[in-house]
Formats: sequence, C-alpha cells, structure tokens
Amino acid sequence: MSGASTREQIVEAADRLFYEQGFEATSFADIASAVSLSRGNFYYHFKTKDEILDSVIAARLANTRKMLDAWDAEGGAPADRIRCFIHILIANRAKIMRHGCPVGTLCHELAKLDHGAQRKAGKLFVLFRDWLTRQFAALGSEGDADVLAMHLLVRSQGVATLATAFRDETFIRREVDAMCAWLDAQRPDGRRRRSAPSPLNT
Amino acid sequence: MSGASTREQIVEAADRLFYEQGFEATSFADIASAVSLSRGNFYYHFKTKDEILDSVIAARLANTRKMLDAWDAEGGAPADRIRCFIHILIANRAKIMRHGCPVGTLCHELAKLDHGAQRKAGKLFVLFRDWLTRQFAALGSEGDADVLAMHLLVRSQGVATLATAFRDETFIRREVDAMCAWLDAQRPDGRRRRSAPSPLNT
DNA sequence: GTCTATACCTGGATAGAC
DNA sequence: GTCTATCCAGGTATAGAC
Repeated sequence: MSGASTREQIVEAADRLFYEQGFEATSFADIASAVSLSRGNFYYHFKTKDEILDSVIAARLANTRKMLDAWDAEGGAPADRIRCFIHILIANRAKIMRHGCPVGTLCHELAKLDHGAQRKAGKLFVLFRDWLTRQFAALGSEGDADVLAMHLLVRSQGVATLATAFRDETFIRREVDAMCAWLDAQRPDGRRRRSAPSPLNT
Repeated sequence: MSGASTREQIVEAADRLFYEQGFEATSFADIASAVSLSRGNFYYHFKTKDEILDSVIAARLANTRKMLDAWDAEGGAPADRIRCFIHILIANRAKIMRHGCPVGTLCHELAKLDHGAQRKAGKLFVLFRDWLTRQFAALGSEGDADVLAMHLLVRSQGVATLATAFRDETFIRREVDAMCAWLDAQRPDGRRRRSAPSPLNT
C-alpha cells in the first residue's frame, strides 16, 4: 500500500493529531515526525498550518459524504439509516470518551481562535443536518424534518461532551437507547412502538 | 470598588480570557495586559500557568455553587428551579454562540491536552449533575433522578455546541422550549401537561 | 522531492533592581 | 509589590544544498 502520496499521508496524520491533541496544540514537528518527514521538507507540501487545516477539513467533508452515501446505498428504511447515525456514538465510544466528537470539538476550538476556517468546519455539521433532514422527510415528517434533525444532532453532541467529561460507557449506551426510542416514537401516524418504557422517552 | 485584590483581578481576567480564547491560546502577556500588570510582576502572583488554571477552576466552582444555592434559596418548586437551569441557555445565548459553554469547552480542551486539571474541571459538571439530581428527586422521580439529570445536561450541552456552530438564536429558543416541555412531562403520577404539542416532546 | 541549517518570533519563566 | 532585562524552549517559516 505505497499508494498514498506524501501529501495524503500528511493530511491523514494531521487529521488524527488535530482530533487527538487539538489544532493549536499540534505542531509541524508533530505531523512531520508522524509521517517521518524532516521539518524542512514539510514546507514543500504545505506552506502554512492553515493550509493543512483546510485540507484536513476538506478530507473530513469528503469522508463524511462517502459514509452518508454508503448508508443511503445500503437500501434500508430511513429509520434504519438514522439508527446508523445514532450508533456512531457506540462504535466510536472509546475515542469519543478520550477526545470528544471530531466535529464538535473542532468547531469549538476554531470558534475560540476566531479562525477563518470556522465556516468551513461548520459545513461538517451541515452535511449531517441535511442528510438527517432528508431521512426524517422520507420517514414522513416533512414539516418537522429539519427540527427533528437538529434535535438528534443536539443529543448526539451532548452525549459526546458528557462522555468525555465522565468517561462513562453505560451512560452512552443508555442515551443511545433513549435516542432510538425517541426515533421510534417519531411516527406521523401517531402510533408509537413501545417496548420497555424509558424515563427519557415520555 | 478597589476591593478586588490583584490576585482576584488576575483570576477574573484569566477566567474571561480562558473562556473567550481558550486556555492554551491565552498567554501570560494577555492576562497581564488585561489587568495592567507587567509580565515580570505577574510571576509574583502566580508561578505557573497551571496554577492560574487551578485558581480559575476553583473560582468557577465557587461561583457555580453560589448560583445553585441561590436558586435553592429562592424557594420555588423543583420544576421552577430546573427551569432556571434550562434558561441559562437563553440568558447567555450571545456568549454561547460565540464561545460555547464555559464548562463543556474547558473540559474538551483539557481532555485534548491530556491535562492534569481535567478531573477538577469535570467537577463543574458534577456540581450541576448532583444539583439536578436533587431537584428531580424532589420532583418525585427518585429512582430515575440521576438519569434525568444527565439527560438534561446532554441536551443543554448539545444545544450549546450547535449554537456555536450555527449561530442560530431561533434554534436555541426552540430547543429550550422542548426541554421545558419534556420537563413538564416528567411527572411520576403519569399526567402530562400539554400546551402546544411539539414534535420534540412525544 | 528530500534533506540540513537557520532566521525569527512568541511564550513561559527567572533574576535582580527599585 | 512592581518594574526591566533576560534566558531558554519550542514553533513557524525560509534558504539553499543534494
């Protein structure tokens, strides 16, 4: 797999380091050593740190689009697709407990730095928002689709933040279950599917 | 009001700057100039940056306790007190849209830095969690009180994150209303108070 | 394309005069 | 308690040899 160009390797390493350590705390030297490049040579590929950030965000946008497209292509019901989204919290729980959500924490950091890439990073959220809106619309909640999409984003972001603070896996699973129960209750025909009654879904 | 000691002024300025710019992005020079001190003299009051962070967190803990105690002392019903908590999102919406939640963003940043003060910062969340748990218990939901408390923290943190990313005040108000409606539904006697049916509270 | 060397700046931290 | 001067580490960025 020598296929990845140096540039791609840099972006991949920077992506990981920005997530794990934060954008500001990650130095050129960190990224360079991660891809076994000399610091000097590094500048052949990227002139400034902001340029790397830009490429990292572009890569995340592309990867996110790919993931959402794959979920669309799988051909399940809209509710199943939304459950795929919710279950990211379970699948990535270890990383989330240590470093938070990659999207949420990046947006927060850039906001504090008053960084120009804020808007571009925000597009990651837009991607999820629009995709979720389409799923809820397909589910039959045309009028409220965007409101429901934002609500689901709220809950997943909140879970990520508190998972980082409390490092409690049981808590994550409980909230994920509550989100799925809430999803089941979003049925325009008014009928709700209730298995075990949850205090979070009343 | 020359009452505030230099030390107190430093902590206050650092508190504000850590919130607005982040801990790492705030330099000694920033804090020193904010309180009109020379950089050299600064070290008379605080030896290291971590020492300042420690004092800032201690101050935030004290202020939070004071606020929660005040809400307790006001003597309203538990549900009213919880509504006070929820409405922080409205009261502080301008700052939240620019810098996020002071607690959530600090915990996130310290987690990325793998900073020793992580645990201490997490106590801010513990403070809110325990207080909310007591309110929900007083409301009559003894068994689920902590689960409900965490759920409310989840939603407020999620709203803060997305408010920063989207800068949408309408969204904040809508989610706050949904949280209040959800609160109204948390009645152990099974009766729900419904005014306008909301898609987020079913 | 890759390397070494280096200029330049900022930030944390100290010493010591006043 | 406050100041100036200063040291040192680390980070961004450039020049130029190979």
